[in-house]
Amino acid sequence: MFEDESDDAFRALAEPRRRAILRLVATDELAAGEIAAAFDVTRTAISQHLTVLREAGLVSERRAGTRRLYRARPEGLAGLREFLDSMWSDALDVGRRLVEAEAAEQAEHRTDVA
Amino acid sequence: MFEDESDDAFRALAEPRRRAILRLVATDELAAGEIAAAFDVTRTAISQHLTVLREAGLVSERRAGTRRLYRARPEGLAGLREFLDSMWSDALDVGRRLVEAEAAEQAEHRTDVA
DNA sequence: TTGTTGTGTCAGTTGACGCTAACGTTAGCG
DNA sequence: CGCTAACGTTAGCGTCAACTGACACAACAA
Repeated sequence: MFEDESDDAFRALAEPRRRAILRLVATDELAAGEIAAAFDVTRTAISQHLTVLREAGLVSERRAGTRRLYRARPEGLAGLREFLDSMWSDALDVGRRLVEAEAAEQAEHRTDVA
Repeated sequence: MFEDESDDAFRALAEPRRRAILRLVATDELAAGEIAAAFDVTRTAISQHLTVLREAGLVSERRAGTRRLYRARPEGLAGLREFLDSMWSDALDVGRRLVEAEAAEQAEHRTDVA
């Protein structure tokens, strides 16, 4: 369901530096050079990271003269949120089911299962 | 804030097969062999994936005789959810702010900014 | 046009990761 | 004890990914 379309996003977020870049452009639209200045690696590395983020749909690119401005694209995180929320609720449901089963087994005469 | 503690989880989820394993044990507690039987790779590979997932706090391991039963651990996804929700709301706030600014610039005499 | 600024792109290297095959380990049965 | 079943662990291999340095390109000013 949300596997093929968010596969690139998962791989993109696996890199800590890309997550840092993403947080950097979450609130402000920054140029590639401004982003690169915030890290201790080459501008080349940042440019490649930005390409990965863009192809994963996590950032948008806008050209203004010779500069390229980047901004976080929240829609790109939709698939991730679906996966996490699905996992979260499923696992929690199982937890509740187990608690209920345990309570029912240890005391079939009571009804404090909430 | 939630960087060092969820770094392993991000890397673990970057692998599609590990996400498949996680979904497999989200609702049912399965043994390593049962999990391995669901894929076309060696049990060794699955065992290594399970080690990665366990060290990332995404699954719990319970021994029963010679078997080892695994189950998804929803708490392991907490850091991820925090990151995603933070990114999501921040980026959306900026989006609303931009819409408001644009509306205010194009029509300073109206008040339909919601 | 020439020069400068802001960025992307292309080799090439290094380190990490996923996989397999062989071996080691623990639990249970006879 | 010997034997088997169910796993984990190690060594080695192939591949991918992140990084650097050199080069190419577009936009703008003089």
